[in-house]
Formats: sequence, structure tokens, C-alpha cells
Amino acid sequence: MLDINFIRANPDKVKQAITHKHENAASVDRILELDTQRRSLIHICEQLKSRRNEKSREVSELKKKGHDASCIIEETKKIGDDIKSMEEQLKELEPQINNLLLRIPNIPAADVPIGKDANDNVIVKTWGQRKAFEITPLPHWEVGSLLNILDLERSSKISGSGFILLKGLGARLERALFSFMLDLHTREHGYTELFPPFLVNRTSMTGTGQLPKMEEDMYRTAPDDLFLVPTAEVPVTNIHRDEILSCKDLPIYYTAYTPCFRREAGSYGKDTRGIIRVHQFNKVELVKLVRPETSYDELESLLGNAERVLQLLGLEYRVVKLSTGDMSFAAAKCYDIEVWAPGADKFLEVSSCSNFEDFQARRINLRFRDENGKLRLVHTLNGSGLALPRTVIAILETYQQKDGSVSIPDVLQPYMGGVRVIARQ
RNA sequence: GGAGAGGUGGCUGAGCGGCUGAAAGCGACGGUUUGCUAAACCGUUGUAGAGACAAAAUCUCUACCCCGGGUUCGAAUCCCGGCCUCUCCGCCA
Repeated sequence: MLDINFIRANPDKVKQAITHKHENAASVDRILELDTQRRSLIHICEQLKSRRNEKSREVSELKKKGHDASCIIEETKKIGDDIKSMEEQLKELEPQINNLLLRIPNIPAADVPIGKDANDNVIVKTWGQRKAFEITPLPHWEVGSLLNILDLERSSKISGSGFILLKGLGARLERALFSFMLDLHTREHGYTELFPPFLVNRTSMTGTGQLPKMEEDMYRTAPDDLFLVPTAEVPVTNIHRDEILSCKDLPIYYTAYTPCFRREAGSYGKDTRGIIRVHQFNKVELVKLVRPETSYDELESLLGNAERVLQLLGLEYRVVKLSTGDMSFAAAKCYDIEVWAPGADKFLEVSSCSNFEDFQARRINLRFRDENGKLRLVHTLNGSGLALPRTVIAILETYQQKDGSVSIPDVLQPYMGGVRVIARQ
């Protein structure tokens, strides 16, 4: 959420930013209009309240002295009625403003490339060597099914398409990967490990920006109005909602493994084969709560923390700075990390590292007290470190051997009970 | 699921219809004293919104004692609904 004061002072800047994100800027004028109405109502209403308080005090004085106050009481009653009608108008206005405000996207940072879509993203880094294969590398769904570690026919029988059933060493690989990632981030990168709830309430979903805009993309449990987390970002960023942190507490680094649930409404027909795009996947998330003046440095180091996973796994990847048109609703700046999948013959997004500045913090009312005792909004950041299915894809496709087996990267072998190769079972 | 108890400022905890934004204590901050630390003493100590001011400082007003309604001239205080916490019972991984 943007600061209404900021919108009031910089309407054109806001409109331009919205346009760059390819959303409708018309609501800005509407907000300002409603805001003007709102403030004048508040002004009148408060004057009335002031008068009422004054009169009530008079009543109290008179009664204390034993005098009759019915005249003033009558008058005050009328003021009360006026206040009530003002408040009713306000009660209508305020949710309207708020609702519009919640749908205004964050303003992109100055160095974000302005663009229409993913084609305008900028590759800022590539890492690793393109591996040479003796044979044409198979796509992961074939590797997985030949090794009997991935069974998409049965998972779709159980749940439908877009769900994964891993078996044997495939399941073990999954567990190995998120254990390895959590250990890396906690031991070497200074993150505190969390294990949050997988169902969250509407307030939490609104706080990080998934609601109200993206409700159709979320799995919702109807009787309780709880949502399955689309990412650990939601429960973890909301941990300190409505809190005031000490400046000594910052920065806070959290990492958490959770499954992630996404309906992927609107992406039908995209990435239908294999496990590139699924409704449920595992992910290790990195979340940072930091002082505003450090947040862009923190974004760089967060990105580095996520990259480190791929480096240790020996997987080729590139880092892409997203253009305004490809960036998510809440982000001010965002890097994607894309791993090379030789079987699928393309780069796959495995992480999205974003600085939200104070956009989420304002929604969740998360502040800190600085050295001078001033209250300020923190900046929030997060990034995947990493999303598992696509990492698994890259491993299966990159490390497949001509006999159909897959060798396990060294760093994962301890987590695989010493297994070095997944061979046909 | 059944039966009770309760949610007040950073914390503990009073108040249960009218100068109560809220006693007292603790903590924190500033000062005095002190060779240093400690102690003692004095003082300060919430947040948000609206308005005034060119702006900051500042000032005025309004709101906030879990949330939302209601009663009343007036609500932290009374009534109703919700959420949450705790205790006991039942059920259960």
C-alpha cells in the first residue's frame, strides 16, 4: 500500500508508475476525490464532537449542582444525531478508499527497466558452463519416469493434473534438497529457521499483497475462510504484524520451508508437461525485515544467498532484473534467478528476490523505533532460496547420464544417505 | 464439542457511568549527586487522524483501555455479537 499523503503530493508520479506496471491508473484520481470528501467530513465531524464533549461537561456541572440540564441535553442529542449521520457517510467512504488503495501497485525503483513484459527484462549475470551431452538430454518427466521416482499418472489420479508424486530416491531427493537449503541459509547466511502454519487468515494474505487482487489464484478453505499459503512469505512476513521493533532487532533474517499452493488460474496451457508448473510445490523461502536505508544492499545479499544454492549444486543459471511490466504487484525491484534445464531446453525461474520497501510494512503496520525514538516503517524483502520442483528438474536433466541414471551433486550426497547415483529401480 | 475465567499503556496492575489518555509500581530516557559503577533524588515517557503554519518546531481539536454494534447528554466502565487467551471435562494425531 502506498502512503495516501504521498499520492496526494505526487499524483502524476504514482499514475506513471502504475502505467509502467500495466495497471489502470484511473483509480488515483478517484482516490484523491474521495480523500478530499473524507477529510472534509472528518473535519466537520470532529468539530461536532468537540461541541458535544463541551456540552456534556456542562451537563455534568449542572447536575453536580443539582440544576436542571434538560435543555442542554436536548441540544446535545441533536448534535449526536448529526455526528451519527456524518459517521455513516464516513463509514461508506473509508472502505471505498481503502479498497482502491489496496489495489494500487508498488512504485518501481528508479533503476528498474521500464518495459512491457518479460522481453524487456535485463540479464545481469550468468553463471556456470553449458554442459555438453553425448546424447540429447531427456526432459525430466522422462528421466523421472524411467527411474521410477516420479509418477505423474498416479498423482493426477489422486489429485488431478499439476500435482507431484515422488517415489523412493525421488522423494528422498526432495527432502535432501530442502534440508540442504535450510542448513545452508541458517549455518552460513545467518537466517533463523521457522516452521510456520500452512493455512493463514485473510488479514495475513492482505498484508503481503496477495489479497484483494489475486484471490482467484489462492486455495481457500470455505468454512473457516483460511487460505493455503502460496508462499512462506505470507506467514513469515506477517509474524511481526502490528509490532514495533527496536532498531537493535534489525535486520531480521528468517528462512522457512513450506509447501506452496497455487491455483495458477489463467495460466492454463502453459508448461503443461512435467512439473514445471504445479499446484503444490515445496519451497525454502528467505525473508528479511530491515532498515529502509539498507534495503537495497540487503536485496543484493539476499540474491547472493539464493544464488549460492545453485552454485553449490553446480547448476548453470542466470540472473534477470525484471522490467516494470513483469514485476509483481507489491515489488519495487525484483531479480529472478533462472536455472538452465537442458532437457526442457530453457531457463526456468527458481527464485524471485524482491524488495518491497515499505509497501508491505504499511499494510501490516510493521514499524521500528530508530535511535532518535522516531517510529518508521521497516522495509521487507523476500526471495526463494529456492523453489524445489524446478531445481529438481535442473538436477535430473543436468546430471542425467547416458545409461539413464542421474548422479547426485556432492553437497547433496550426505543428505541422501551417501547415495551418489539414482539408478533405475 | 461442553462448562467456567479473562483480554487496560513497553511490562505488572488499579479503575466498573462524568477533568480518567487512564492511579500505582517496574522498565526506559534526561538531569543532580558520585573517583567509577551502583544507590538515592528530581523530571520526562503512547499512537493515529484532522485542522492552523510556506515549512519545521509548535499549537488546537478528535479518536483509541481486543474488535464491531447498541444504550446514554456523556462509556475503559452498562448491554449484544465476534475474535483471542487461560482452566476443567469430553474426543482425537
